[in-house]
Amino acid sequence: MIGVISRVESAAATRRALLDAAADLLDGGGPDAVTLREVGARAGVSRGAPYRHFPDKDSLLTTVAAEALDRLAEQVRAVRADPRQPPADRLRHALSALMTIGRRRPHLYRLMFTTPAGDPAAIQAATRAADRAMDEFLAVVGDLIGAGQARQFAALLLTSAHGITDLEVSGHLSADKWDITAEELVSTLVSMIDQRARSA
Amino acid sequence: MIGVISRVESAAATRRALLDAAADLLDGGGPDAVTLREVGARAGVSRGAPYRHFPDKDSLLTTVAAEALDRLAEQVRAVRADPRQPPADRLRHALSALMTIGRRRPHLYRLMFTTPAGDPAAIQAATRAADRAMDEFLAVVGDLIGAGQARQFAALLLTSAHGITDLEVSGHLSADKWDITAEELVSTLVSMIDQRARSA
DNA sequence: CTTGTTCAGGTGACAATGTCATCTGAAAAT
DNA sequence: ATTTTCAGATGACATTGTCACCTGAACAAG
Repeated sequence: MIGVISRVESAAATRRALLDAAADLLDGGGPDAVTLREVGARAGVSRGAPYRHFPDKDSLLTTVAAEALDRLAEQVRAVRADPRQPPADRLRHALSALMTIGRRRPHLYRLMFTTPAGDPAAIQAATRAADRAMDEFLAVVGDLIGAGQARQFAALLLTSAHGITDLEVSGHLSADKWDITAEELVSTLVSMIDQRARSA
Repeated sequence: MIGVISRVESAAATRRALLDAAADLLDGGGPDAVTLREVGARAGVSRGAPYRHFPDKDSLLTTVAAEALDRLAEQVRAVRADPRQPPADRLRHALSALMTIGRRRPHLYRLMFTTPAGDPAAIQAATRAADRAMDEFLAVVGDLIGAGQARQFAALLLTSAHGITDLEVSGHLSADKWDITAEELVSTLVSMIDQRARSA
């Protein structure tokens, strides 16, 4: 029956609208710009309504982060499954997905890699999503250099890519000072690892 | 004359007390725990007094970050000037100074590498301090591999060390998942760079 | 020494915001 | 048909950043 929605469907739609509104406000002006009142207004409900779906503001934001980490994990999985690219390029693309989030949605990126706050359920969801994303990265690295030494090199690559992205996001990686782009840094690193793994 | 303080001396002392109080509160519970009222109380003044020294809360926090970046720059300078250590160890120690801040004062570390906010003067002070710290790192790398290629490798090292520290601070670098410590990561990276620079 | 000025600091006030207690109405279960 | 459940609305409150205004003492100019 088109147009007929049950109570749980309506609640789910509201929850979705709340998350989308929170993400929009976050993109617009950072965490301080995410106001529960404004989130409610944009979702078409009142100021107290968000509390029917999230215990508090931290939990709402942590859930936004968890969803973003889930999408990242999915992106990396898709990149890994693409047979048209050689393993080294797949790794570059996977890391590029991370950096693209940082460039396009800096506040969201920051949130994704902050210590999750809020109620235990939200924290656990975010932690699990982060673990899944990292596992996908680990698999991509494993495809390149073998599962044996993958852990160590994956840790190196992930932390490096994150550092590059985070410093660029915060403006501390000005191109005129270092005359090197984030892509060049990652590419250099991937090459170094590829070479070292081969010679080891 | 002991005990006799002028007006400007008193004002300077208050400003210092405000910055110290803000840093303490930051360490205790993050940026949200830094309340201008509590900052004033701990500094022995009232709620509105901070506005005689800082235009707004953001400027106060940005000044705290600027001072921390200044101390970091000084630490790296000291490490570089120590003739007892070989260049590679000096580099390891310099990067270790960064990671130690992250471990001991995670909230301060986060603040140091966030986009500075507040009035232009505070932002400029923080930016200059960050530049100075990075220049010191650059010099340490230059001592190891020569000023020629130092820029590229310094960028690689700094971003990596920051990523390692930041992920560890935020809890996303759990040891049981990666079975590798931050020190091992940095050490591996320094060795790789050292080797690559030598062979280039 | 007197007088006017500067300025750190104090206080009242206000708006924004997170959060809770309470109420309501309709959907779902009985 | 009656009861229960629950998303949502609303009033209220404490906290907090910020501003306007006031005060008193240190300092300078005469």
